[in-house]
Amino acid sequence: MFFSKSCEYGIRATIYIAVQSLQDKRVSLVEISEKIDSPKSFTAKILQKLARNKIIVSVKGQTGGYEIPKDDMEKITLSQIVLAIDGSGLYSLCGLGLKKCSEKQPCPVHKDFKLIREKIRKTLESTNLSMLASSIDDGLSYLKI
Amino acid sequence: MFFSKSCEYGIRATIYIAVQSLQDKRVSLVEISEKIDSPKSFTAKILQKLARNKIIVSVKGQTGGYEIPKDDMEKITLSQIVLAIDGSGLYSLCGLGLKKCSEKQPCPVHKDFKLIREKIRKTLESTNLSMLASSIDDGLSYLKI
DNA sequence: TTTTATTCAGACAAAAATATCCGATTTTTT
DNA sequence: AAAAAATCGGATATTTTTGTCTGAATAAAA
Repeated sequence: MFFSKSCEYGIRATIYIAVQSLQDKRVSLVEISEKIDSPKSFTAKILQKLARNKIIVSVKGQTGGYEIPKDDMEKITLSQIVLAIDGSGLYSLCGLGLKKCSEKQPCPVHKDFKLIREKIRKTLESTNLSMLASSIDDGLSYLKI
Repeated sequence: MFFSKSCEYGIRATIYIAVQSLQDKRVSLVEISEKIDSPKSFTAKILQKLARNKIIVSVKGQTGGYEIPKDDMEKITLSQIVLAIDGSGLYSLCGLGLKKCSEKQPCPVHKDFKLIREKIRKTLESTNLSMLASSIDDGLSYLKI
């Protein structure tokens, strides 16, 4: 819809890791994919991408897994996660798929979609991991099913 | 992004047909796909779906093609086109892909995305074909490339 | 030092979305 | 009546997205 399946999994995984990291728990791929109900191997690829983008930290070896430093949570925004996985299309592409759509040569829905995209951008940029993780800790929101 | 490729083609095709219908011109599949720069046979499928949904009128035979009665243009909204092709997912599905996301059990981005979806819904429902077609007639917007 | 539990990387597979082809049907024109 | 130009519908093909498998690398535990 707004995000690819990969991105949905990526966001859910990141939030889950954040919640656990707040309690100093490092989590494994198996645990993550069970808790957020996502395909294990596919999720592995996404976590790798998030790690390469410095959004999560991966640790190899027997007690390894994934974690997020608490100090980073304020800085990591939803926007950064989306950009890492889906790229910037949501912010820039024409709603009707026109390559040359622009202010000078706008498509028929250009103005309206610009407003919508701006609203999405503001939302994603102003939502950080702390907010997302604490809303779950507080029982105000959920990640399951 | 917001819409599938099919839907983008469908919207562009509908607008093009509307513009031509305003000048009492019935247009063929070949002309449409050339003018909106879309794959011919694929576009044919989409036009069939739009015709079945009474958004456009298809006429068979040698002088056949597609048209939209002028009187319908005020009533046909962007929303109807999107619903006919992509369904209602844009209005209803959880931003994070959670099946059970709801007011009672919201995902961490539920509130924000509800606002965004409402904005999109309002935009699509308040934009009709007359508006889209006339913006092109007036040279205020474009469909090419 | 060996075993175990983990991530990593690349190849592979399945499903969904996008795109093409072709024969049948329809209707106008010749 | 035949030919021409169009849509329709179903089968097929291609591409992209989603998902799986397997062996190597890593690091802690036994």
